[in-house]
Amino acid sequence: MSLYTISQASAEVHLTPYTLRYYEKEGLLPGVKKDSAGRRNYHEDDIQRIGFIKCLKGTGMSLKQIKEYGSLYAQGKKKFEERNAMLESHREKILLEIKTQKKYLKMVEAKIETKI
Amino acid sequence: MSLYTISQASAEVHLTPYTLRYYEKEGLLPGVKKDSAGRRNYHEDDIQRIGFIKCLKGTGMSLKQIKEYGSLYAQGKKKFEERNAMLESHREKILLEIKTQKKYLKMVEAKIETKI
DNA sequence: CCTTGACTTAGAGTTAGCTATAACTGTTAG
DNA sequence: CTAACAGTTATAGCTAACTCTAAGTCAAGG
Repeated sequence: MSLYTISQASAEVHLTPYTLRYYEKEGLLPGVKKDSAGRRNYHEDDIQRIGFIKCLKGTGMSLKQIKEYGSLYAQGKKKFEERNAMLESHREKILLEIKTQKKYLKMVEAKIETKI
Repeated sequence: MSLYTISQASAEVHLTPYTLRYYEKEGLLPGVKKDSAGRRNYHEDDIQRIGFIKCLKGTGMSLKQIKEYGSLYAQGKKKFEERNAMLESHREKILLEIKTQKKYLKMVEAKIETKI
């Protein structure tokens, strides 16, 4: 499928139509096309973009920062360094988060073990 | 140190005094003792409890659920099964979360790799 | 032609989790 | 004695991220 209505896109990316409109309004998804009746037509690359937004959000990046990243992305290679630095530092954050999650996992497992 | 004022406890667990009072008000920390002037005296085991609250919260459990867990805990061994079931299912959630984080990490790294 | 249904917008409302304010109290140093 | 300080309560305010409502538009089926 190359074009998605908002409800199809919604089903595809597991976000409600409300959320999709909200993301667009907040500037996270600029350039979504509309048909002659004003209805959104999500293209394959919009779906991809939403997928990456979910990735960044799911790893704790705020919508504000995601918007910032998107804006750097839209400015092409002249902002490549800045944008990549963002990703690099986000990568560190994810690594730290995984470490923390593993520590917490051990704490929960210890609590289960003790049976007290 | 066996007794902590709110600001000492705050420094110890890295939560603001506001947050500590808020947690208590929300029923996450029942039974914190107070001195003759009405000031909180955090004991070593309060610090431990807060540590575990941070663990649960840091792995995505809501304050409401944490409170529920605490209430089961307070009811002793008659609620052992129920409480342990909560931890077991939370353990699964953490495992899944770590898996998701690793997937997202790869996505971010792939984006860094492509240099586009 | 008319209804149904999926969409549109602007803007209001909701929830979680704090965070701050105001007014006050008790302890301690000078 | 008094001023500063660290605490107290009740309650209001804030932010992020949705989530919903109201009122309207458009295309398709009967």
